[in-house]
Amino acid sequence: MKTDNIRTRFAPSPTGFMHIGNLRTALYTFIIAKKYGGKFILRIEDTDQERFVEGAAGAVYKTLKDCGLYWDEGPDVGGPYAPYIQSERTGVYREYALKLIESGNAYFCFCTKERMEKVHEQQKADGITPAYDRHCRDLNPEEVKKLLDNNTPYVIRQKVPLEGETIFRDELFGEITVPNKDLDDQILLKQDGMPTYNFANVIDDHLMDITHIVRGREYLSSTPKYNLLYEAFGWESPCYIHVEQIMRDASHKLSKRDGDAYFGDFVEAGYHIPAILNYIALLGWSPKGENEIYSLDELINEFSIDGLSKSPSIFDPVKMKAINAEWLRRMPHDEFKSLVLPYIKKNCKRDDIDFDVLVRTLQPRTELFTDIPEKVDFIDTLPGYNNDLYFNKKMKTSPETAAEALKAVLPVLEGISEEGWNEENIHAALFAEIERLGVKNGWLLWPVRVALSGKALTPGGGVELAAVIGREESLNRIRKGIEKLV
RNA sequence: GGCCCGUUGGUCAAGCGGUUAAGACGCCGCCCUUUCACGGCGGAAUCAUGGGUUCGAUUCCCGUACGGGUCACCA
Repeated sequence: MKTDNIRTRFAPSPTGFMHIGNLRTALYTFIIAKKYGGKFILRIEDTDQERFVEGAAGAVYKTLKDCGLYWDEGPDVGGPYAPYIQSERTGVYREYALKLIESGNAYFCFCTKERMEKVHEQQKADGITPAYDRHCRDLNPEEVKKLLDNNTPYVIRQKVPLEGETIFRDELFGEITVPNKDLDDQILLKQDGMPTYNFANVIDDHLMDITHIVRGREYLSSTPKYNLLYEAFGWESPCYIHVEQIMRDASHKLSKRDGDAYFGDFVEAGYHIPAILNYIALLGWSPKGENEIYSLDELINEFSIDGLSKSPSIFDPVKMKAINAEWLRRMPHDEFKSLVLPYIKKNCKRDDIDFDVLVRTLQPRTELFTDIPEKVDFIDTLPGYNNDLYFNKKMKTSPETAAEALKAVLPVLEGISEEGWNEENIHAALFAEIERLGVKNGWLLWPVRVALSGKALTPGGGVELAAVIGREESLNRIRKGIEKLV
């Protein structure tokens, strides 16, 4: 594969939010360009006026930017091949379609949609693959001129050779050969003057000097027709890389209708953006080594086309969550803290607590950012709890032993001053008491946890909890615990 | 249905003629531990199928089954 002066493009049609499968294609496209020091171009394919969705292009820009997939050329940033929005390039397509007619590789077709519907119906009834019946393919020039002069509506169709075969090469799938007789005389220019995707994309890719076409696998079977177009123009065809789809299960692709398949949904669900990219990169591509955690830069480094899979992969939310959790655990404390603080604040209005201890205990226990609010809901106010929480088989504790333990703990904690109230001192004091009493750690600490949080599952144990919520609140809660127990 | 493509544990997957068929997630067990989690150790679990080719096939070829894609004036 040639890797000099690579230019790749991501060419979405703006019909809504960015689907995760689309994003993955964009990611691979970006990576391939960057890996070889090439350019990544964004082009908006909005030739279907009926499907136009207001603001959808903006959503594409935002998602790409949020992910760090910055484009070198595109609608908003411009570039030497502007414009990058197809609806602003319509003149170009018409010009090239006409050239094709001149060279005998395309023709005017005056068939109406109604006629085509009938033809297709009949073909289906006859058990034939529906295709254009080439009714207008060999109209004589005078006839064509007459119809044109009368302003008869028309489309322009590709004149596919009746015989022979078309061979093209895909970097992943290898050489693919298709008999020309199986190829339809597809429409290049629609009646409204707009090009079809099939045409516009070939013209633009060539005009914009795109060298590597990375796109979904669904385009694999139309590629021979594109290649025929390149040949008709005498253009060199690009390097094709068709990437397989992401599935919901073995037989359904992950569709937008499944919900939660949009990039934004994952962000909202508490995923860290680099982890999302990391996971989807791994869905359908496998690195050489055994590491699975990659930043975007590392992906660019590690990426190799031969690691791409030729079969569809099933999206696994469990694995995705695990990748996210791993990202969170590996994150430097301060970064984690700044990302997580807004989630803490949702359920915790106090600002006099020890955030460092809290965040540190939270970090290994968090899979998604959205796990956080529920984990810190005991800080502002002690939730009501049942004394049965003091039962812990492994710690050999019960409400009775807890009363004893808390009574022993109270004076010890009272002995720590406001200034000296920190994790280290609390730990030292409590463990000294444990030693003095000759009890197991848990015998003393489990009741502290319960009394301080009212929960069995908390970020950190008794020592950390005390450090987090502070001296006054800790002592209050211990006293309250004792009261509740006697 | 025609054409094109694919098929390794539950999932993601490595493998590219000879391997005890990696690794990860998940699952199970054990250890560590102030619970949970983290961490550590171990375990169960895979080459769709039938023929070839070959001294030898997960790997190469053909068929079958299954799955996907495509067959629009959508992209």
